[in-house]
This record gives sequence, C-alpha cells and structure tokens, in this order.
Amino acid sequence: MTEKQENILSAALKLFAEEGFSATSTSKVAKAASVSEGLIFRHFGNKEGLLNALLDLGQEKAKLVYSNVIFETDPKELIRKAIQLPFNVAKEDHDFWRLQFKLKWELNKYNEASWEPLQVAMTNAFKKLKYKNPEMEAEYIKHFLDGLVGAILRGSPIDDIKMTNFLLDKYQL
Amino acid sequence: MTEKQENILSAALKLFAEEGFSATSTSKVAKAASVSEGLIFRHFGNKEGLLNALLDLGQEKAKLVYSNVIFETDPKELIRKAIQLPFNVAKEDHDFWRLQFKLKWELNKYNEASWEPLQVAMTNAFKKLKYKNPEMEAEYIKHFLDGLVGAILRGSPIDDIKMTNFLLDKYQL
DNA sequence: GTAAAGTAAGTGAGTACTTACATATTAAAT
DNA sequence: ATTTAATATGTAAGTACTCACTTACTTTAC
Repeated sequence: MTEKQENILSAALKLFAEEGFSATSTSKVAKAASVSEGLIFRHFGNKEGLLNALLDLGQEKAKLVYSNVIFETDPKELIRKAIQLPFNVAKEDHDFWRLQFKLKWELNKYNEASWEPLQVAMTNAFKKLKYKNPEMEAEYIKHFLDGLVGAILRGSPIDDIKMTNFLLDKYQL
Repeated sequence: MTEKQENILSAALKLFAEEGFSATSTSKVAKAASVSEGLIFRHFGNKEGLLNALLDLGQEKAKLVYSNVIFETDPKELIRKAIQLPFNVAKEDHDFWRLQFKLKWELNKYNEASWEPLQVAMTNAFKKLKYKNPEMEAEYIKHFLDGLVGAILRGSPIDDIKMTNFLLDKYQL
C-alpha cells in the first residue's frame, strides 16, 4: 500500500460519504488526492473497485464495533452497549458509516444482514431478562437504533446524554 | 396540465424513486414518458424543476397523512394512528415516500422538520397519558418510525400484524 | 534491468440543456 | 362562420461539457 494509494482511499471515502458515490467523479477524487486520474484505475480497476476497497476496509472496523456488543455475556450490559452504539459510531469512523447509510439508498448492494448478529444477541439478552416478547423487542430496538444513527449521521442535533439516560431508565439498566 | 406533462411526472417519480435523482438522466425520463427530451425543459425549466414539481405534488399527500394523526384528540388513538403510519405509507404513495427517503441521503435539501408537527402531537399525547418523559418518549418513537419506514421502503420483509400487536401491547393501547 | 508506480493526453459515450422549427389550440376580428 | 393572429405545446438535432476509462509513455524502487 503506497502513500498515493492511501491518499486515494481517504479522499474517496470523504467525497463518497459527503456527496455520494454516483455524484463523485473519479477526476474529483484524483484531484482531492493530488494524483493522476489514471492511477485510480491502475490500482482499483474501476470506480466500483475503489468503492469495494473502501467497504472492505470498513467492514473490519464494523466487526470490531459489533463484536464488542455481541460477545458481552451480561444481558443488561449488552443492551447498554447496544444503546451506546449510535453515539460511538458518530464519533469514530463517521465517514465510513455515513457512506454505508448513503449506499443502502443509493445502491441495492446494501448488506441488510450486517445487523443480524446484533439482533440475535439482543434477542438472547431480552430472553435472559425475561421480556415477554424478546424477538420483537430486539427488532423494535433495531429499527430505533437504525433511525437514530441515521439522524446523527445526517447532522441532527441530538442530546446524547438525555437520550442515553432516557433509554437506561426505560430498559431499567 | 396536459397528458404528456402527467406522463413526464409519473415516469420521473418512478425512475427517481427506483434509481435515484442523480442516477436518472433526463433522456431516460423522456423515453419512459414517450416524449421528446426538450419538452421536459419546456415545462419544468430544468431537471431540478422537475424534481420540485414532484415534491410539491407529494407534499399535499403528505399533509393529508400527517393531519389525520395530528388532529386526533384522543391520545391513545393518536399513538395508535402514528404506529400504523409506516404500514399505510408503504401501501399508497410508495414511490413518493421512497423518493423522499432517498433524497434525504442524496441531497441535503431534506425537510427534517416535516416530522416535527407529528413529534409535537405525540409529545402532547404522551403528556396526557401521564408518561414520565413525554418529550423523549416522542423522540424515541419518532426514530423508531423513521427506521421502520426506511426498512419497509427498502423492501425488508416485516410482519406488520406481529409488529402492530407488539406495539399496541407495549403502549397499552 | 525488470517490474511496479505514476502521469498526460487522449477516447467514445452520455450529460443537462438549447435552438430552430413545426403543429395544435385558442381567441379576436371580420 | 370563417379567417387571422397569437400563443401554447411539441419535436429533432444540435450544443458544450463531463463522465468512466484507456493508451503510450516516463519515473521510481529493488
């Protein structure tokens, strides 16, 4: 991985996340990365190859974030961690997640299943906590988290302390 | 409003909702509407004018949907109606809502405030129902509904009866 | 000295939009 | 009623430009 290659990747991530994949031209990426346009195609084959390289890199980060929640054994702590996901995601890897959320509307290639391990883990946690309907409870919170993360990534002003406290109270954590 | 004008609008709505605004060319719209490309510019000025015409038409439908919930006086019934919004929206005006949700990621022109009257109404309803934290309760359900509508519009298979019953039970309606 | 990394200058196809012209509709004048 | 003038509706063929991508060539690194 050369320096210019890294420049291309970071410029592309920023631009794709801000303005969208289709709306960002390869020449724009090249200029932002201070690189000739041809180099993008030498390294990544085509525009989609560049996108996939970004998604592959991000996928590893995503797994780290998820696994920290999923492998938590204490059910209350698991829910607690799940609730904090939106606010963590907004801080680190903001661009990657914004790209991810944009893509699920821009292309159909979105991995809707990436939520699933988390949903299963939450279902188990709610089971352990003797909730009446753990499956639906997990699906409910999943949609909520999806909506909340989306709002945060779009720049909605959200009082994270207020929201966190509200949720901790609601789920008696 | 001539017939060809209507053809342009319906073809554009379908294509913009399916493939996105930027990704749909004016020539594609013209072909789908069986119309010369120049006619689009005669009637709507430019591509963005066509989009705005669609959004204006949809806004009226949106107000109807919202007002049915907002002006409900019985708080329990209001929450009940709010909960059913995602499933109604998915049936009628599917394309318009899909376009709306796509746009809030594709452009920054999204009207995040269009939710607000609904949120205020829900806050009042939760107040009447003596909830401990009506404001946050309303924001919570807002994000949930946003996430759920998004999932439905993206084609996620959701058991609406199960979900509705779960929610009715959760909010004791 | 060979292979990888890099660039400049193209390529054809597609883009939003314009222009010049034709047809249809309406309204006024005779 | 019929002609005439004006206006709205429509089209075909362009415009300049941008797009993703290629080619021919040079520089760098081991």
